[in-house]
Amino acid sequence: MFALPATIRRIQVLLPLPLAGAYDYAVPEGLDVRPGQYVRVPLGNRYLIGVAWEGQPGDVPETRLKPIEAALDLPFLPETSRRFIDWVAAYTLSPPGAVLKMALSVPEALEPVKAQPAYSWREMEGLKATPARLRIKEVLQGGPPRSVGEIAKEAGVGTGAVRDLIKLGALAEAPMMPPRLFQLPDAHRAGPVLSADQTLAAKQLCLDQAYAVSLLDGVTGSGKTEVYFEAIAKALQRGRQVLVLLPEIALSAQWLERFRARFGAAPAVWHSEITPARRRDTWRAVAQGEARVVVGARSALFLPYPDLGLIVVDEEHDQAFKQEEGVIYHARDMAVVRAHLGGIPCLLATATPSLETSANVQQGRYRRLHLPERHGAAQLPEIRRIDMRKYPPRRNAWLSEPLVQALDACLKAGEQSLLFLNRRGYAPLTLCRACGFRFQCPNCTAWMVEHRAGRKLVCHHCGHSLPPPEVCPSCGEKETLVALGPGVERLAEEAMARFPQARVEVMASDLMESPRAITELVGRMERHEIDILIGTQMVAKGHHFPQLTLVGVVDADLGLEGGDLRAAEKSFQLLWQVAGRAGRAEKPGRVLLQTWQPDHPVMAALASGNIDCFLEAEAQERKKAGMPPFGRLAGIIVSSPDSAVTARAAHALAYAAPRQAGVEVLGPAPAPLALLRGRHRARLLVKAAPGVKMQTYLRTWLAAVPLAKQVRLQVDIDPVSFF
DNA sequence: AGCACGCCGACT
DNA sequence: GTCGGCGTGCTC
Repeated sequence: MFALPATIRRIQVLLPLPLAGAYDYAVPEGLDVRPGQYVRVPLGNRYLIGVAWEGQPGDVPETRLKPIEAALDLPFLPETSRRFIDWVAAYTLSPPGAVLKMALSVPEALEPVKAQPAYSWREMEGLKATPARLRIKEVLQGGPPRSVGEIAKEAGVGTGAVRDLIKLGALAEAPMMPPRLFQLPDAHRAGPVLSADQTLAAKQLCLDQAYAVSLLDGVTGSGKTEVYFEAIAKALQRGRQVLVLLPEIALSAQWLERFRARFGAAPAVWHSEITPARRRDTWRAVAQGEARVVVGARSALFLPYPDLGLIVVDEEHDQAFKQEEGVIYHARDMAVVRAHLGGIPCLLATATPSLETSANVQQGRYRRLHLPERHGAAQLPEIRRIDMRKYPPRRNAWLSEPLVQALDACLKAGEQSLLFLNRRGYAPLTLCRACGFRFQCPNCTAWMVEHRAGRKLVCHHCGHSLPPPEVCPSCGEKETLVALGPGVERLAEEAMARFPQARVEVMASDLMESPRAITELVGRMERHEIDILIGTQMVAKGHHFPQLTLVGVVDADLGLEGGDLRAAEKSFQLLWQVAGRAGRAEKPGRVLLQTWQPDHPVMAALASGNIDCFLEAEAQERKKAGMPPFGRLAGIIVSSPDSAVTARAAHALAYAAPRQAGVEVLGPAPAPLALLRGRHRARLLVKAAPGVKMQTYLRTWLAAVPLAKQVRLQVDIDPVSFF
């Protein structure tokens, strides 16, 4: 007689795969599986680690139900994390498993820790004392038990010598103290002396314990970081974890150094470039609550914090917080959601608030803490427009006379200057004078950008590259190819020709091979080993150069091209940020904007130095047009390898769009990059009035349209970039 | 995401 | 005659 269980217990398991939902699994007898627990389950012919999830199991027939193989001995994925994953999935219209995958981004972290045996020295008679053995003895007697690898490394001997000693019995296995990989920041260490404004802001922030969103804004140099460090100290004193989100590029050595100086220990760092082993350790340390402060790029939001008590989003306005691939989300907005779900405060810091955040302040949802002045002696730089219609540069030159004179004066005064041009490479377009041929990327709707330093033409969208051509591939003529327009490399050429005695260097992401190269360049700049720094937007973020007194913006109009909804906002933010590089210490700074449209609202606002005025004007424009943040947008990118298939699918979608009050479906239009990585793209834009349930609308619509197999849809809720 | 299944081109 | 290309579909 077999005693069959009356009913098979089943539970939902979410797998880190882009499946439509969680799968049902049978819970074997004697196993108690609860939501949040990591489980190993069979899927097809392999095993995967997933997470037991809440929710009613479905009606998959018992015959197809497979049993959970094992429950893992790990801290549970916290409930807040689970709710957050579900929330993000529903909001972004992504499969929940795809969101879970971001939280379990280091599968190795889930494997049991391979405990390496540690050894201590045991005195024994008759042991031949070789030099290697004596060193090993010395090392072990001067410290705690260690693993074979560590002993060998520290003693400077091979592992063979160590293993011999184990075999001989001169090394005894001993309990190893797990090394503490993440030091505890000192929450009680006294911070710097704060100004009255800073003190007031810090005090208010420190009072927050429940959900509350604060905008901490103030010009560059007003000391926002010191203020939020106080809030971090407070959260740490309460024994809770803290997450600081920074745009990847701002995760600089300078920021980390400031943190270390304030708290006496380094925070746990999380971004795309840390090594796999470090990632694994960090993930575990976060899950175990051992890592108290995590500083990271947007993906750090999905780490499994058991007791997160504060989230800081620095450079809140930065577009780098928008994830544009896979699960498309805005880390700043999701940080607010995470804070809400966790019942904890969230702090948004910036010198140039986004329109979204500023609207939330206006509507009373966020609190504004304003730091009105530069801290210490620093003064705000004077920003002036150079009307390029009056001072056109010479042929194949991009520096106007007033800017050249200012650079000259700056050099003579022994001060540093920065030339800002947001365009990498040497020239953005190569053209044949004889036949008009233009080098275009075969995969994208974009020109091939010449990089003279790297000796190639590169597509900035897909990375496709060519060696620099000798002859025109179209007409075969020699020496007819000309470089059109400037990139930073070409600008450097011009600056060096104009100021042969000046030390000129270029800072652009493609020229900086490693974070160390950046640190070194920043160091040279700080030590005044550079007179003129030429840079792309990379220089705009977070660096502090006390000797820098002149900023020249070579093409202030660059960001206004393209008719992007956020062009004005983005331009303003970037240029304001760049302007903030000037005169950060005792010496006052000057900023010169080369512009062909000095009357443009962005240029006027910059020259007046009034952010609120700009935000107000831009808000009015957006309100009138029903655009975010006063209306909602969703982008739908339709793509397939065939342009006709794409067009057909896009039209079919547009045609099938349900009519609903307050919803407008625009398009299809060819996506600005109509061809990207070999796929033809078209886009639809859904514009909805506030209060419309955007996700519900999209789900019903998209589910009802049958599409060809090669067609892919990508939904971008709250699109930021239109490229 | 894997992985198998399936139907069309160049090889031992 | 097979090996293998990647398009398509499924995994509780």
